[in-house]
Amino acid sequence: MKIIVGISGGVDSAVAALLLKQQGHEVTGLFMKNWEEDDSAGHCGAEEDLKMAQQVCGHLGIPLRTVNFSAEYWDRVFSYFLSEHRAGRTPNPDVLCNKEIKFRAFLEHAITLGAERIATGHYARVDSHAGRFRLLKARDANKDQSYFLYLLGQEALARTFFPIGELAKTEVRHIAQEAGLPNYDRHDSTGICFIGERDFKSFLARYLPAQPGEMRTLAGALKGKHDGVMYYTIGQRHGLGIGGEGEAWYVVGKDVADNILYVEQGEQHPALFSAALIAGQLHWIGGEPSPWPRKLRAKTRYRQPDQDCTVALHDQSLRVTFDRPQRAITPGQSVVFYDDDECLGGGIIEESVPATRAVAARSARR
RNA sequence: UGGGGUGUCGCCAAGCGGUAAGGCACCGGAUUUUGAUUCCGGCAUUCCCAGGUUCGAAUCCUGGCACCCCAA
Repeated sequence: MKIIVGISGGVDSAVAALLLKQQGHEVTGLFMKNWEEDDSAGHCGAEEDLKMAQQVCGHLGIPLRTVNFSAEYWDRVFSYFLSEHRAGRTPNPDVLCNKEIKFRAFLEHAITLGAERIATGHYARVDSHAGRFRLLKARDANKDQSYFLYLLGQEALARTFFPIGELAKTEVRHIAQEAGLPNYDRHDSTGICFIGERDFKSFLARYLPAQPGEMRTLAGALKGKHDGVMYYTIGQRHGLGIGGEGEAWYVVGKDVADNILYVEQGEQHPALFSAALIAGQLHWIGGEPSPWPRKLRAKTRYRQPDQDCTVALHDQSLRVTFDRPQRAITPGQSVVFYDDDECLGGGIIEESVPATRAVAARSARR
């Protein structure tokens, strides 16, 4: 079968390509450059990645092509990323990147190149069940990346392989080392996909200028100044600069209209916890579950253990009520639902429902 | 210039003659394909200043300086 593998320069995609080749497929590597460096940060990350991708493909004896989706990335991912931050929410650019770039632009491009399937180095699995494709968690629970893939649809899953989804990370590295892959020891990449690890605040500040304002407690006490509510996210501790007595301070809320950042003291402060959330922009991988309401398990952030919850549908949005209050539920982030190992889909968090009356009262005033 | 109190890291704060705890903040690292969280490490040769006593002082004495409170 003719398969095009997204080669990033990391071990995971390299091993994915290796495995497919060993299975006898006709494998071609495709390197994407989706972000034009616009600063003098010094770490020409994309260039190093490309070099490594070339070395990997050379070692595997497969051709490597490159493609540039910078325009698509900017239009379909980054502009949304900025507008969400501007609105005071905390978007997850990578779930959109997967939907719009890796499993749309990339997939379409691969098909025009003659591929029957694409493959990536994601830690996730796909299977076919009752006439539908299901997205499953990776076998390595610690590396599972299905959270980032919840916006994929049947069309994408039907044409995708995740060759390392059955493997543990340690096995992947071992296979890479045995095969003599030059990047077997390369550190895992982090940060926004294609953009990389950045000093987040200064990176955002290049696109969204500072808007200084006040930091206050929910009771109204002035605690200091902030540089702009869009630079902070719910549950954040660092960067507030609040010294003095007692425990650390955390962001518990934002008032975009009045440009106030709400802070409270203590990792377990009640204002940090939510009993429920409202989510919109729903997407179901294998069709909408029914009937509602139903018990499910959910993650409100990557790598969080699944949380038991009851989900009800109202019009176009979901109300997700958790068995146990959840910390730092953040508008703009994704809530992703699971039935055991199956990733069902999810949505974008629109608001959190406070776990305490005091906080609820303040919210109601807004 | 009556009386009382306080001056220890950017902030809070232990110490009360034996050779500067801790927390917050900050910085660095680990974890992490978002943003966070979390974890680990670093962070005052010096205690408002100047003298003095002592083997030895942030801790005692003297004199300054600064701030706070109560009276006027």
